[in-house]
Amino acid sequence: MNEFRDEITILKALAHPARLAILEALRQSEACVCHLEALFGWRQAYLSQQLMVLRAAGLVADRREGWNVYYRVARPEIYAVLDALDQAVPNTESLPHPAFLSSCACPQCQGKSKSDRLTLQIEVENR
Amino acid sequence: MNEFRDEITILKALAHPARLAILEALRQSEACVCHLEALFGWRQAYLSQQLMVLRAAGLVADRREGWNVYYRVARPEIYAVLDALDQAVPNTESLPHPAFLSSCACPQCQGKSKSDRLTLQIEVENR
DNA sequence: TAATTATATTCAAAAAGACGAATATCATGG
DNA sequence: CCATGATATTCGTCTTTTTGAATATAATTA
Repeated sequence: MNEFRDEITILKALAHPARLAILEALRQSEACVCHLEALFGWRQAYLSQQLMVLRAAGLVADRREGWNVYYRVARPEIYAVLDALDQAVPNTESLPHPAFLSSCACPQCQGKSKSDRLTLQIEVENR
Repeated sequence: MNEFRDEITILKALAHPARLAILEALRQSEACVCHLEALFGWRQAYLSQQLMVLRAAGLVADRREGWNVYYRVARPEIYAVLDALDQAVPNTESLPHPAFLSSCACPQCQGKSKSDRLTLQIEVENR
C-alpha cells in the first residue's frame, strides 16, 4: 500500500474547497498573496495556511520579490487531474473563475495602467 | 464555493489508500466483498466501511446476488482522474495491481475450473 | 423457524484536519 | 536600528475521520 503515499498526500491537499479555488486561480498565472487575499476576501493567515498545505504537498512553489511572495503551480500536471474530475462529476455548473481584483497594492498591480485593470466585483464568503 | 461540493466529496473519498486500492481492484471487473476480503486480507467490517464511503460518494454501486454482494464502479470516469494523478506524481513505482486470489468461496469463483484461477500470493498488510 | 453465511452498521476512542486568534519573521524605507 | 508592510507560523479548540470491536441484517438452507 506504499505506492499510494504521494497520491494520498496530493488528494488530501486537493480535497478542500479553498485549496481547489486557489489552484484554479493559479491556473491563469502566478499571483502574490495579496492578490489572492483580494480575490477571495479571506483573512491573510487563513490564506497562508492553505498555501502552506499546498506547498507541503508539492503542488505550489513560491518566489519572494521584495515584500511580496508570488505563488505559482509547481506541478501543472495537476490540472489534468482537476479537469478529469470535472468531467467525472455531474457538475452543478462550474462557473469560470473570477478574474483578479485591482485592489491589490503589489508592484505588479500598480505597474498596470488603471484602464488595464479589471474592476469586476465578485461576491465571496468572508472568512 | 458551492460549485466544489461534489468534487470535494469525491476527492475525500479518493484520499485514502484502502479506497484507492479497492478502486484499482474494481478497475478489472466487479467483485464481491469476499473477493476483496481475500485479495487484501482485511477485516470484513473494515472493508465494508471503506465500501460504504465509496458508495456514499457515488463512486461504486452494489448488486446483491444471493449471499454475495457484488461491487462495481459506478462512475468509470473516475479512472481518468486516477490516471491523471499517476501522471502527475513523481511515482515511486506504481506496481500493477495483483490479480484476485482464488481463496474466495463465492459461486463466481467456484464456477471457474481450478486451472483458470490465479494462485499468485501477494503480501498485504493485515488490518 | 433456527442456524449459518455474507455483509452492513453502530459505537467509542484516538488521530487528523480545520480555522480563529495571536504572534513571529523578513524585507524595506526612514 | 526602528517602524512598517507582507507573509508565515504557532496555539488552542472544535469538528471530522479513522478504525477496532461489537452487533445487526439479509439471504439461504436445514
